[in-house]
Amino acid sequence: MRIPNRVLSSLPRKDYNAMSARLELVDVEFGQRLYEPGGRIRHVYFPVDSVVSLITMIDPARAAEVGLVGNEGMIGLPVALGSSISPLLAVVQGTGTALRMDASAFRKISDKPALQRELFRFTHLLMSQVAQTAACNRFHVVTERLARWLLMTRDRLKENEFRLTHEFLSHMLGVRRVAVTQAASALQAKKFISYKRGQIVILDRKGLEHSACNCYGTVKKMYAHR
Amino acid sequence: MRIPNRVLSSLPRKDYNAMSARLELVDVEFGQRLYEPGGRIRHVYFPVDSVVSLITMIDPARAAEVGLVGNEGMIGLPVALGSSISPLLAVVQGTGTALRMDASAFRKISDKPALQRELFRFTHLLMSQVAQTAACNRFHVVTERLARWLLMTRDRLKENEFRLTHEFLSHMLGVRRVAVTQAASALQAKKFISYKRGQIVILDRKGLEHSACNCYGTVKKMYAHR
DNA sequence: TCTGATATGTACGGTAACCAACATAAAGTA
DNA sequence: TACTTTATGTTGGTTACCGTACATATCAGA
Repeated sequence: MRIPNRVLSSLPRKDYNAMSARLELVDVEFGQRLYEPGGRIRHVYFPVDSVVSLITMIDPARAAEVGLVGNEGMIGLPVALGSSISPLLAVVQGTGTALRMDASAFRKISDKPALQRELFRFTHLLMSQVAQTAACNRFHVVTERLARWLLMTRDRLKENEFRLTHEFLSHMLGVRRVAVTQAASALQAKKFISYKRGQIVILDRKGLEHSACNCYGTVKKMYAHR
Repeated sequence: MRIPNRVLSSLPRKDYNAMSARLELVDVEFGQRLYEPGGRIRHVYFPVDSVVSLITMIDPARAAEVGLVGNEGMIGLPVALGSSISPLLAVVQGTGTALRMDASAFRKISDKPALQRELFRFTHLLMSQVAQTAACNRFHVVTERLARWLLMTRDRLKENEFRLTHEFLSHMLGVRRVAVTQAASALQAKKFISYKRGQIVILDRKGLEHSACNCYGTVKKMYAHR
């Protein structure tokens, strides 16, 4: 059987086998909140074909996504780093499945050298992604950031079509819903995407890449260097 | 002898003693670049009374600080995470001293459990700080962010007075020099700070805290929970 | 088929920060 | 002392995004 998560599949077979008894394949659904900000982490997740957003909630009304994780990574890094509290909100962005493990069980086995190596490699990548996002939020306009977001999501979902509303996107990008509508309609006018009522289709990947800020390429290159 | 860095001082005495032969106390100066973005990490640093900024350079002309590290942490985390390339620019922000260690020597001893525990605790804190900054850049105005920056620097330098120009600050905050002048002059009008030609004095800490966004308090609380 | 809920479209005034250019002031140097 | 460099102050026009409000379109269920 192919192991459907890149952190797990990088482990020596025997290390994976030692874990597999505690791994449970679960369905996760769009909008599901895996962790609340400041809340306890009960399970760690290795996405298979799901995608999860990591979000900083700055106050009850305002939020911005700072990281996006698919089957290249893991959700629940704080546990590997010795904390069982998540500073971030973790929300399922793409419905699918994930391998889940009890946090305390994970803590016990997380000092295996091979697993550690993979986790820390991913920690470094995620940190880089978050740092890039911090600067991106500072310098780039909504259209560029929207294009980047769609591309990053596409890369992780591996599909050109996905369900989500402008309202939802506005919380990811940390702007008003109206700003998303305007940016999306500009991209649609150029025929790079099309959308209607909660469904978005990527029509022209290259066109989108030109619309996105180079944060997209920068982060993608970091993830490719493995 | 008191060990003047909190990561090192948290180690069992024998672990610290094993490291100390390879640790070298060095002076670092304002403006000194410890790592270039994309460059090799030759040494890791444990600040003693110096302060270092971690900066994302988005293009040659534009940069924004994403993290600030004093004697509570370490510079060169990627090495602990298995990479010897820094994605970020690391610039000395407050002149002082640091304990320095050769990166390859550090890599060899960095799997000691107690050291790992401390490093990962700090990794988690730094990640949280960067994530908070990402949202802060999105939502808060320059005056709030300037106040936050001054407070964070003060906490790490442990002094109410420090040398830096509006020009320098503009690169930290990722805004134009003019925007810094305006924000600083607003804070000066309220008598929270005073400044002249590259010298800034904090006059009223409480006043500054009220001017800062609550990102200051949020991050500070995370660092206090240890 | 009607009704309410949800999703998207559009419009208006307000504002923080942008870009560019120039003015003044303080420090360093010949 | 005069001259240059560096730091800060100020101004005018521009823009992206904000807050608010309301209009239209699509879907889901009674």
